[in-house]
Amino acid sequence: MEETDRSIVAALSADGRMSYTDLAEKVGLSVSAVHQRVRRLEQRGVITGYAAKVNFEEIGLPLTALVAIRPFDPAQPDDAPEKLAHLPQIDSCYSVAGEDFYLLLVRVASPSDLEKLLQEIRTSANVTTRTTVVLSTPYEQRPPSVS
Amino acid sequence: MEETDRSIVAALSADGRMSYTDLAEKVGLSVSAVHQRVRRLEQRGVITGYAAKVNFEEIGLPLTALVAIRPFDPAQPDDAPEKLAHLPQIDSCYSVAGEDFYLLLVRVASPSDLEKLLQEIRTSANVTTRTTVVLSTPYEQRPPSVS
DNA sequence: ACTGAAAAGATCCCTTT
DNA sequence: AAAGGGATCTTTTCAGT
Repeated sequence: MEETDRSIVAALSADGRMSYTDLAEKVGLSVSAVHQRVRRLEQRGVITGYAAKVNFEEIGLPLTALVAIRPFDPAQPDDAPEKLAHLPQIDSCYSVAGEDFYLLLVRVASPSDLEKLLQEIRTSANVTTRTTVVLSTPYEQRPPSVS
Repeated sequence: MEETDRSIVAALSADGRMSYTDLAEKVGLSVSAVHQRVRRLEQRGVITGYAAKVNFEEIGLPLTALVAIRPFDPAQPDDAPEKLAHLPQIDSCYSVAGEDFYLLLVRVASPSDLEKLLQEIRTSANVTTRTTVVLSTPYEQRPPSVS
């Protein structure tokens, strides 16, 4: 990827609602040129969407946890991500190297909701779980270093 | 938090660039009422910002890893997050319960960049590291279930 | 690919209910 | 708290380079 596109991606990663006017000034192009480039970045799948960043404590999801999962029966077909996709408490699903198969980042309202979620995860995907509770989040989802 | 604010947060989590016109229609309020509510959500720190979602492979950061860290000397003051904040490869930092002290989500261009980053993490914060490489990401940063 | 300009649309502030 | 109105700014498209 090229220099101007990189600075566009960097700027929109830091402020996803920045206007094309401001973006144009920032990257040193006309508004219509920047607009065209952003559209291309979206079409090429470099920019896949835009999201508000929220304070999860404030929206009633103060408990974050990392759930490592392993199939109960390693001989079974492994389609845990699809089987778990319907659970809205799951923020992210990573397929990982190492002893575990997947790592899930989950957000819930309370320990008892975490307990229910873990049961749902185990029965939905026929897996065992090992859960690490997040105590605090010094920082999260920082804009990438697109340099 | 109240019903209308919740649907505003849900809508902007799913599409952070949605116009106030569309948002107003979605939540059944006038444009000015929605605008006022969004500003209040921002001021109260419920919405903390907006970000473009990017395809990290496309922007030259195809390697994601989870790095568990522990102080080399547990008697030393523990300020690893601040000591590591300057490293732009670190996307997120979670303080966790369990054997490890912090979990970092990092994104780099290559295995050799991961190696360099791990060295920097160890020397910057005087910690040991245990790294789990992400092989693929079935899904990530899904909008929260604000219901 | 970029620019400039013009029309359409959105934002933002202020007043009223 | 919400709605309406209107000035201002932004988005979007298009002709020209």
